[in-house]
Amino acid sequence: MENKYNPQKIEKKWQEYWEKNKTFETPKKVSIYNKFYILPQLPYPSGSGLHVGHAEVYTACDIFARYQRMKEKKVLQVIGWDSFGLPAENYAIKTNIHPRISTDKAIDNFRSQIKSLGISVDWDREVGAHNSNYYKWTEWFFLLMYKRGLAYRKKQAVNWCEGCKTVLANEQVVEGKCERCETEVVQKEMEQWYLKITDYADKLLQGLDNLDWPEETKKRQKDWIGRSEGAEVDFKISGSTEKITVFTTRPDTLFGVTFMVLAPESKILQNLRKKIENWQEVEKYIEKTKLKTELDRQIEKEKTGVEIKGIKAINPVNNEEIPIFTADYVLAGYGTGAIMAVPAHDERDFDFAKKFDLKIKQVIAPFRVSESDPPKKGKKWTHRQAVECHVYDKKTDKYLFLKYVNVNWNAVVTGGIEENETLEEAGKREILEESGYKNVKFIRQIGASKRVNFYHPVKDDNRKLIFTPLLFELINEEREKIVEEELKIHQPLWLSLEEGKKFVNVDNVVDSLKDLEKNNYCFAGDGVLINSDFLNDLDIKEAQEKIIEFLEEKGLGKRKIQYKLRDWSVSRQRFWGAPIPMLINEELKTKKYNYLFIHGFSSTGLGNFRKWLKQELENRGHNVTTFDLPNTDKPNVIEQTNYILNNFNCDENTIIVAHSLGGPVTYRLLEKINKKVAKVVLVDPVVFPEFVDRERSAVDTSDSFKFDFELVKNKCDDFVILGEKNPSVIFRKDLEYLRNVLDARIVITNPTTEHFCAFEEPSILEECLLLGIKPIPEKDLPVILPDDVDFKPTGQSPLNYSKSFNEGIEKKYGNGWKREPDTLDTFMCSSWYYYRYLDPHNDKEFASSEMLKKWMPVDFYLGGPEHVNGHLLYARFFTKVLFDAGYIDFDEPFKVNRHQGLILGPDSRKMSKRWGNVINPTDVVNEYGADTLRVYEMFMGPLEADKPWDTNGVKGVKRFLEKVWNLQEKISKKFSSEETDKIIHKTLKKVGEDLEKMQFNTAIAKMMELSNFLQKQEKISEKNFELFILMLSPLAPHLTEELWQKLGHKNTLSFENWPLFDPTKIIENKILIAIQINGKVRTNIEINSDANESEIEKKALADENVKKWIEGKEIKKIIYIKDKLLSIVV
RNA sequence: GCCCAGGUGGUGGAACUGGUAGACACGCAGGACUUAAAAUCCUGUGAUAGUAAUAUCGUGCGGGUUCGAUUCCCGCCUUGGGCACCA
Repeated sequence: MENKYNPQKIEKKWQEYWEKNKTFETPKKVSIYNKFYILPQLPYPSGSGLHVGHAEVYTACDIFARYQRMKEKKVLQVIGWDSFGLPAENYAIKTNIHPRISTDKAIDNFRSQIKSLGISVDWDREVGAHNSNYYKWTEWFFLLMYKRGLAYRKKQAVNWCEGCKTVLANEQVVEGKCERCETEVVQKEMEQWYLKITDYADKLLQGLDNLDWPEETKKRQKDWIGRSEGAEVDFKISGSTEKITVFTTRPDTLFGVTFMVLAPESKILQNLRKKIENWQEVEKYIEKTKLKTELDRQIEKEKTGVEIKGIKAINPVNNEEIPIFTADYVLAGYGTGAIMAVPAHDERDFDFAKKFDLKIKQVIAPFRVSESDPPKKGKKWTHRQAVECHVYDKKTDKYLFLKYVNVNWNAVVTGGIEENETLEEAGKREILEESGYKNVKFIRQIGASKRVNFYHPVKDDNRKLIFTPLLFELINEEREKIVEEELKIHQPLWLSLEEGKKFVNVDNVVDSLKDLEKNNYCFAGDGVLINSDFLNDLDIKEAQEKIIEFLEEKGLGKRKIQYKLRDWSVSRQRFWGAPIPMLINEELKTKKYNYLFIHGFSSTGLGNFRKWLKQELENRGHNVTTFDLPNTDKPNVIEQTNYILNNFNCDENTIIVAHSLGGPVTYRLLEKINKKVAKVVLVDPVVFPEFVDRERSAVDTSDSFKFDFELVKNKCDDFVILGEKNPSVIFRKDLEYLRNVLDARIVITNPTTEHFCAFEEPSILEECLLLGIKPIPEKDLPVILPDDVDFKPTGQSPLNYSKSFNEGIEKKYGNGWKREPDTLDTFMCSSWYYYRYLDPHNDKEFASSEMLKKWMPVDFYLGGPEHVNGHLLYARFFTKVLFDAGYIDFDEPFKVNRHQGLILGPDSRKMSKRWGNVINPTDVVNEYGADTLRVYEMFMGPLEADKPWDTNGVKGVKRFLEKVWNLQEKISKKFSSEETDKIIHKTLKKVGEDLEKMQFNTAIAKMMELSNFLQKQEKISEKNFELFILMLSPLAPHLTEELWQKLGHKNTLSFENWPLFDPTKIIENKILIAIQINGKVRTNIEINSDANESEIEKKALADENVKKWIEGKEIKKIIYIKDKLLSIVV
């Protein structure tokens, strides 16, 4: 047959047509109303080629893009390459082929494979992360972070993979192993670059609320950020000025603290070294911990640790002396690396206490004891309410009644055993008095009748009362009804172990009572405070509020929010990545400097933090000069500057530390000196003239307050500005201004008191000591990744050994300066690629503000769920930084985000060479055609679901497309059929709705139904066939373009309007109504669609089948659901 | 251990807001065409009973609410995923 469906031929034809005519070039004229940015996730161009999973992502995005074009949207769709990374480098090590060569080859292969799918992207905008015109901007982003105080270098324990010889981010460690090579990850102390993503923890958390993302994804990010509210509490160390600060989410249990634990890596341990009597033993333990891998620490269930002898901690609330331990169950990286241990209410502390035989002090009672009714539903139990409840005994399947009888003769409580009364009798009597049940049968005593740790809130009476739990059976005939009624009004026993359950299992009650008593278990549920002085009788929430108030008032601690999120380690000791555009000078790091402190308004040379800072710097061998400047209460900038000029010589060894009004003095000073200074640390500096306008009266305004910042800038290469997170005096926008004119780095910190007036502020010391690091000037970007490199991993960065990379650096940037040899994590490249797509050829900016305004944010993003806590978080972080830096006016990059599911092999296992179940999409294209692959992949199931490949399913789809192709023989211009119209328009309606929601599988099913119907028809009108082609075109573009052309159209159908269904054509005049009798469908009746309820009722009741079912019965009720069913209740 | 999402024919999956469960596809069975096979087309296809009309059962299990539950509530089982000594 000549006119046979030949996908290979027509697909090639149309792909060439689209390319030649630039059909999918990005539209230039767009508005925020009609722009539509569709983003398929950035692929890593692996050497093994395209995977069916890639095809799924591109097809889904492409269908959506084509659909949106037909809805008259202006679509931006681009594909690029995440082309830096380890696999290419590992391949290079094995084969000695340069990664650039293998990567470019892999990209060419990928590109042609993607093109063969008929994806409608603008190929002129393709980008590759490994190209210098791309990574120039990756480097630029790093500098942006650095200048905003968000990139820092720090020596600390990092995840090290011996297999890859590199550092890994937390996100790249899976179950203690490297995600790539599955080598066990070890901890290693290394100096690394970090991005301060933790500064954005709160913004990243809050931003989630307004995103149209899968709920689960949002939740996972939330969990990963891990915000927890609590308090920081200071514990003094007896006979020492040192203190241990801990973070706790349960400050309410402070009275139950019986020991403290420090992480082995904790610095406090080193600081206290001299006082520790058993240092050798402690040190041995620390060393032992270092050797353990993450995995070991996780697997080991048994608690280990060492008591630190010679020092004790003092519990701030009751001044009790408690022992201090070091143990590896406390993590150095979370909170302060130290904990207060409450063994009675924390399982880990409990295990530790058991092992080391430590005191366990209960401060929370699981339920309250009292004498009246249980609380009404929705109300909490109070201490006035009796402990008695209905319980359900699973074993005997009986509803029982649990009653606690007070057997403490002397206790000041109601009830209790009266003289000559047995326990049983007392119980019965109390039940009668309190609950009104007359017929109760004693079953047995459950639990010990000894001391139960219940608290009774009689004034100032901390006695423990003795209760005996007794079990009764209600033998009233209406027992169960009573129980049910009770449960309707009252909530079940407030026993946290069984919270939320209607009935309490008797056995659990018994066990919990016994165990609590013997302290064999630790109680971590809800309850009421006991043994806690002024917190007694409060519930947990109330107690938390009260204790935090108390701590803050007494200066013993403060409210604190802690995050699980850690800073992002971005440096890699590998070759195939973007170079870090920084310079390092080892000499400057260890050099001794002359520090000059310049104080602010109404202060003194050693005021505020300066006394402490001087001490710290001198301890490290530096010189510190301080002055009490003249007229500090009405300062005159010129006068103060001259004072300093007369008494101090600034030179290249000088580091100026200026606070507040010391800022302007510093600018004047720098204007006047001839030499450059080493560094200027501006701590919350005043910025003229903005500040003067506000605080005119505070200063002597005879100075002009105009500064030549261009001149000032030239006197130092290393300005840093420290600002407060919540500015109180100097505002952020003032500091931003200063940052710009001085090209300074700005660091926003969170000082303990306002305007950096604390006596100790670690961030200032940190900045004072941070030397020997400077950024490569922006104009020198990109730092080119050299080619003369030996790839062999040595643990040292390969760039160390590149001649061209290190040549001439000292000449260019000064003696002693060297290039940072590490490269950036590839996640940095993929954190901003969606911005580059907007303006890929721009060599002035990462993207022009015009383009950013026009296209962002992304309207639809499709990517794998594996990137939830990596890429998706980083991309949001980058965007928020850009927002704060004023580059963009939105702070979330992806409005809508969805994840595709995994395509499994035909055996329902993950596709892998190991199982031999890999399906190559290109094979499928070659055999069945791209349209078949596209439609099949979408027909398999919902986009988000994991689904197995089925070779026969592919054939079924091919059959469907063939049927559509063959329908052209039935076209008849004059023909018309109302029935066909109806089905076409119904399908149109459904397909439109489904494409909108990306429910491709059901849309395809509906079109299959349509083609099955049309196949049975003699003829089809041309109009109806066109409608069918148009609605199928986003899914099978090649086939439909060909058919469209055969119908005589000259242009591509890509921009045809999406056909709207005609509502008048889908009206049914006869409808089928289901007739239910007692909820079961017995028959269907056909009625006119305009029939009213009584007509239907009449017709239904006349039906033979219905008659049969209702015969001799009384009709109680008839329910009619419009156009659907009629339910008759008899 | 904690958290989340699922569990529907032989299979992948459909089912609007509580309203005829199993659309569509695969597979299977029977038939047509063919010397034959493939391809294609037609018919049937949840289980049980029955020639059939039809009836009963049926959405992981056990209960509940309702005229009516895959859908809502309670309890349990199970699969997959995430986090994991996070104080």
